[in-house]
Amino acid sequence: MQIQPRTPDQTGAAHDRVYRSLRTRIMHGELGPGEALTLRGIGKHYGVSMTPARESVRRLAAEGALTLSSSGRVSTPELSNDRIEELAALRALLEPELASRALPRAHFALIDRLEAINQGVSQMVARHDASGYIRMNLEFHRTLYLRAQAPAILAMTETVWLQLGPTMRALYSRLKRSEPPYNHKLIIAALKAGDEPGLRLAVRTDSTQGLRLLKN
Amino acid sequence: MQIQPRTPDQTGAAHDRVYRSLRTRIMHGELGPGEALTLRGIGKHYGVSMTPARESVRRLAAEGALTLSSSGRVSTPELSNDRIEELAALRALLEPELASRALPRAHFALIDRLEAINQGVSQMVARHDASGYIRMNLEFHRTLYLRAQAPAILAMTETVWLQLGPTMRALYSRLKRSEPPYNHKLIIAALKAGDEPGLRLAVRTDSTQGLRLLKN
DNA sequence: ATGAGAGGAATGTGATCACAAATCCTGCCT
DNA sequence: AGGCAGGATTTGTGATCACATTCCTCTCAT
Repeated sequence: MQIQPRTPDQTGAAHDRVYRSLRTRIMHGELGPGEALTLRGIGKHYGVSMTPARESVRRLAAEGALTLSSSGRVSTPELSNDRIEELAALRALLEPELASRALPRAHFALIDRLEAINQGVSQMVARHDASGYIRMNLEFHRTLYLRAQAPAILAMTETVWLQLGPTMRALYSRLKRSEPPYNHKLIIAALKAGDEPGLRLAVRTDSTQGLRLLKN
Repeated sequence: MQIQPRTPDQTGAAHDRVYRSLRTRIMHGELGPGEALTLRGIGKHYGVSMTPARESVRRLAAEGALTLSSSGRVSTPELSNDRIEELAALRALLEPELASRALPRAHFALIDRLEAINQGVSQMVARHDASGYIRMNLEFHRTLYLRAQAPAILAMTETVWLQLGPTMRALYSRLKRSEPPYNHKLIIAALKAGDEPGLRLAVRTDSTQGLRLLKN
C-alpha cells in the first residue's frame, strides 16, 4: 500500500491509469475472490481523490470484474458453480472462433513467439507462481487471438477472463501439481499442421479443462 | 428535454436510474449513430448533477453503448463494417446456444407468449416504427433466452444488442419495406417440434440477416 | 469568397464537502 | 461467557467548484 506516482510520460487520465492497473491485477489473479476494496483506499494507493477511484470501480463493475453489494460496497466476485460453468461455456464458444480466424494468418514468427511464451508458462508452473501462470497463459491465448483481427470478439473474451481472474487464482493456488501445458502443445501442433478442426478442439479443451476441476 | 422527477417508489440510486434509462433508449434505437451527449445535459434531463450522469456514461462506455472521444466527449457509436460483422458473428455464436439451452424448458405457455410478442412485432413493422420494432424484436429473443437459465451468456448477448442499438435504428428506418418476421415463425415452429438443429439455424439466421443488409 | 485566427462559450476532470447509511467496536447486562 | 444495544468510525453518494481543454463562431485580412 504505497503511493505510486504518475510517470510523466503516461499522459492518460488519472481514472484510466487506476482502471488499467486494477483491471490487470484482477485479470492476473493477484486478488482472491471476495476481497474487499474501498474507494478511499484505492485513491490513497494511487495518490488520487475518490472521483477517479469511483469511476474505475464502476467501470470494472460494469465488466463483471468487481461486485457491488446492495450498499455499494466493492469486492472481487465470488462466483457460483453455475456462473463458472457459464463462463467456461463462453470461453468454449468464443476462443475456438478466434483461433479459427487466426489460423490462416498464423505464420512461423507467431508460432515461434507462442512457443517462447509457452516456455514461460512452464517456468511459472515449476515455481508454483499462480498469478504468473495466469498471466503467461493469458498472454499465450491473446497473442494467438490478436491475429484473428477481431477486436470486438477479443474484448468480449477478455471480459470473461476478467470475471474469472480471482477464481482462477483460487483454483491454481489450490492444485499444487505441476502440470505441463499439454494443450498448448496441441494448439501449436494444430497451427503448424493447418488443422482447423484440431485447433478448435485443442483450444476448446484448453480453455475449459481448468474450470472443470472447480466443480467440486 | 424535460425534468423527469424520481418516482417515490423507485428506491434505486440516482446514477442507476439514469443508467437504466439511457441504456434502454440506446438499446431500443431511440438514438441514432453518432449522436452527441453531454454530462450537464444528461444531468439537467434527469434532474441530477453531473456526478450520476458521469457514472452512467462511464458504465455505458464500458459496455460499448457509448463512445468516448479522446477529449472525453460522449456520443453513440458509429460502427465500422468490420465491427458490425464481428457483432453479427457474436450474435450468431451466442444466440443459438441460448436457444438450444432454452429448448428443453420451452413449454406451451412460453410459446404462446412468443406468438403474442410476434404479433406485436408485426404491428410495429406495419406502422414503420423502427424503435418499436427493435424493442419488440428484442423482447421476443429475450423471452426465449430467459428460459435458458444462463444469465452470464444472456448479459453478454444484451451487451451486443446494446452496441448495435443505434446502428439497428439506422438500418430499420432506412429499409421501408414491411417484411413479416418470417424467421420468428421458423423459431416457433422449431420450438414446437423440439427440433434443436432447426432451432439453432433459425435463430442464427434471424439474428444475422438484418445486419447482412448493412454491408452496402 | 475563403481561410486563418482570436475570443468566448461549452465541456470533461478531479478535488472537496456534507450527509446518510452501513459497519464495526466497545461495554454493559443477563 | 454470550449476546445485544449504542455510539464511533468507516464508506459510498451526490453536489458543487475551479480549472484546463476543446469546440464553435465571428471577424478580418488576403
